[in-house]
Amino acid sequence: MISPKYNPAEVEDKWYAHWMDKRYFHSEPDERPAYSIVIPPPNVTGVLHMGHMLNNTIQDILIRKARMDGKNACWVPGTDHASIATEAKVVKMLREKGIKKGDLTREQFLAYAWEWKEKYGGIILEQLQKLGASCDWERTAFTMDEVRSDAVIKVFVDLYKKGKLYRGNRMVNWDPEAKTVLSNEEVLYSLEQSKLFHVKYKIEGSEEYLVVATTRPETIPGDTAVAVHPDDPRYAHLEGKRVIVPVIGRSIPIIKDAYVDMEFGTGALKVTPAHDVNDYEIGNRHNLAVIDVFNEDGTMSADATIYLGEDRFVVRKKFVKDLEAADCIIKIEDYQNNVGRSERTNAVIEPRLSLQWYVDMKALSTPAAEAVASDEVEFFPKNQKNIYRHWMENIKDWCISRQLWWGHRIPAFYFNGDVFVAETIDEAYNEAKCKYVDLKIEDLHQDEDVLDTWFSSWLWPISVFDGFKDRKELDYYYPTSVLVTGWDIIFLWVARMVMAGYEWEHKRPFDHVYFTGMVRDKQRRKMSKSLGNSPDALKLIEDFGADGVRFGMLLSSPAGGDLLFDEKLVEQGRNFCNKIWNALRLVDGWETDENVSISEGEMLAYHWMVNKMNALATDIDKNFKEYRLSEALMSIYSFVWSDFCSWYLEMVKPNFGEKISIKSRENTIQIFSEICSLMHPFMPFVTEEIWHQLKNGNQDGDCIISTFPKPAPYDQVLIDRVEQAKDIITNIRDVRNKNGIKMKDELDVLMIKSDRAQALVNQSGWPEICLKLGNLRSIQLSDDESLKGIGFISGTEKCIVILQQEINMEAELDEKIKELEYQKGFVASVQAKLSNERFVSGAPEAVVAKEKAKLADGVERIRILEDDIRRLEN
RNA sequence: GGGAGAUUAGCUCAGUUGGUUCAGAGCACCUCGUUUACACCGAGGGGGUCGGGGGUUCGAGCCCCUCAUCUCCCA
Repeated sequence: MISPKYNPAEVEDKWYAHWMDKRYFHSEPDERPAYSIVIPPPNVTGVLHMGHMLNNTIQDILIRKARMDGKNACWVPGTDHASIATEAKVVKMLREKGIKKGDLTREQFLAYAWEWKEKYGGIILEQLQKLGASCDWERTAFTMDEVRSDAVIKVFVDLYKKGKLYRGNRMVNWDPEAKTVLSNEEVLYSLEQSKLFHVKYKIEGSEEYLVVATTRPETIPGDTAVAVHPDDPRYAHLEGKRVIVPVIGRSIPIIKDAYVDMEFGTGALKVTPAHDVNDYEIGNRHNLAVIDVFNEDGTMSADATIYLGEDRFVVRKKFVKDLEAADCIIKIEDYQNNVGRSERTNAVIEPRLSLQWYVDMKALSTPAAEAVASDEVEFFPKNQKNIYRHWMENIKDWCISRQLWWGHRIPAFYFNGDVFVAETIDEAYNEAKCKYVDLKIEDLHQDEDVLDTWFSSWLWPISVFDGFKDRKELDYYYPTSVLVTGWDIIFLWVARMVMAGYEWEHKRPFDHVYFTGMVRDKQRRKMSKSLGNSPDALKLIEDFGADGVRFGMLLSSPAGGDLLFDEKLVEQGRNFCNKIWNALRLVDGWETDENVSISEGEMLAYHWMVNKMNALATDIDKNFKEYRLSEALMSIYSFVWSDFCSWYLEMVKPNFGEKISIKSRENTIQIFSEICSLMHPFMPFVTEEIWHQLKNGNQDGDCIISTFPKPAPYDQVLIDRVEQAKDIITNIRDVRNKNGIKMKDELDVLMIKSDRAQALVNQSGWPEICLKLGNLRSIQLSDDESLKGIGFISGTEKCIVILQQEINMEAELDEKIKELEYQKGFVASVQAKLSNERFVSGAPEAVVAKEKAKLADGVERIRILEDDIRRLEN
């Protein structure tokens, strides 16, 4: 006995284990065409969130479809070491244990970090399995495992040797909390409420003073000049003079620089070269000293001369008090400015002068920009192309060193101010010995820093196939077929992978990029831990089933568009599972009788389904090619729920107490099985279960490796005839509803004679379907339009439901008049078109022919309506 | 300051090179219904003139201009 409710928990784990057991997810190069996807590696110690669910559901759909299409499908999973994020977590964990990172050696710290990774590293992958992800788990990679680490080191050395990688002293984005530099892409800017302080700088040897507006008074100890615009008449007389830094008492020059915006504040700018990118450039132009007033953790340095060791934001308040006490504050305004924060720690970024490693991006960007512009790498949706191009055209060098321990240590070795870059210390030593003959290997000192996480992820499509060492797999799987990722990491990751692909493989890393939207809540807010608006992914799977969740995530998620998550959607998915589950119950309960033969109506219903399925497969094929997955799913949904369950099953289901023919049951099971295949990529668990139930244990193979329905020719005429039967039945049901006629009361229906009407009733099985679903005694042709009853028009056919009882003439008349008005307007517009000489001669023949047909149909309907109205009025 | 995108039913969104009876889907809503798969259900229904204005065209939700509003990215 099958339960009336589908219970996902009972089937999901069972089938996942079965698939694993059969190694369906595993791929090895063979003679079939490859279809490969590399997973965007989630943070190794992260947990599954809504973004992952959306992203990985899409990848799983694509990979399962490819597998069913007979391709060698390979989805490579893995995790990212996520340098900053993971190190921050480990530091926090240690702090809770009372251990300070500063008290540990590098080796000790890394031991803790690896331990942490071993403990939590597998969680997110297990969660992906709950979702149904059909990854080749035998290939699971990690950005810091041996193969991937070797690739990183090799690439670093290679770029250095090619002169595309260098070390430079520049202004960087400093994260004082993580105590590391960040790339531009890791800094997020947003408008924040702050204050603008107007501060007096006394002019040396005068009672006069200059007023400078600043949002950052705590950097005043680092001022080395005050700048005004060269054309500013207000300050022309101050040429060559100097001012005194308030409270600090140091004397600094007044300089002229065109960078200054005369409109902003007072038109005078304090110049702090150590703590602002623009000030740094002004400082360079005017040979100004650089006074760094902060330590690496954002506290005041010895050079600040005040508040040594106190935090920059505490000092801001204290120093403003000092300024007020010295009568140096003119006013304090509320002010909104753009504040940069660390993507990972959310700390306010401090611009800082620092010696770091950079990749020369101009050297790498040209082929990468060209590849996307020419659609060699094709973006879905297209509009991301512009954003990509804009970034490529304004590309800045990539700062890749990080002052962290968890990551790939930079393979640069130093001695006496010289740097030797090599894959191993031995190689570096050999190189160094050429210059320093007496050098001992212990004298070489390796760079303390590690590389940006993305410096390993940008190699992912190559490195997961061990492509830097062995070409065997790479030649088969590369370029990968498609990359599925969020648009938020287009620069951090996608663009850089394209560059790496061309740099080392001279080939694109993937044919297509499918950008998913961000998952947001109903109020359009990003899902985030701090807002607490992110549903627990695993709980959702528990409550609604993996298939229900997959359905819900996908249904309202066109490429690139944000997804407003609403539990209603997964509810719909769960209901859908239950619907087909109950279709199974129905079919399962049918008893066959070999003495019963299939009826004409059942045959027609079957042919209708087969043709409709072919039409649907054609449509879905097109939608898949354009990555319109939510549309594909939507059309499957309405086909299954409406056409299959509401119409087909009702057409063939035996009457109460009767049995079904063997043939009709077989037909139904065949269609149902194909529907399972069609749905499988989207909803793998429920379809696998039903697939097997349908075969009553006589399983030949599994749904997961069945053939996905392919586009095939279909008979549109036959489809249209059954669709018209549906239309007539719906009209009859409407007549019943409006006139309070019970479903169980049989009715007689007439169709007014016409060629079309004749063809319909002559279609084998057609009248039978109408009788069964309309609960009619008869449906016949007639010449007599004046018969008593309620008329309606289906297509161009007039039908009459014969009624003995009195009918509501007035309502009937109103409806007809309304309909007539609409038809008249419609015909008028078509006529206007057709009487326009320029339309008839200008438009394609087919369009004109269609317009003519529209006109004829409209005229026919008007004739019927006018007749009806005349009769009703009498 | 520079750039991208959006505005279609109460809500969330489709609408693919301008031409099928094109104004759609899902949800929500209204009426009816406990017929032997399913109330996580069935039958039926109402609802928008496609942000405003202008233009191109035989023909515009779709192309162009303009205004308004909103979102995002970059600096």
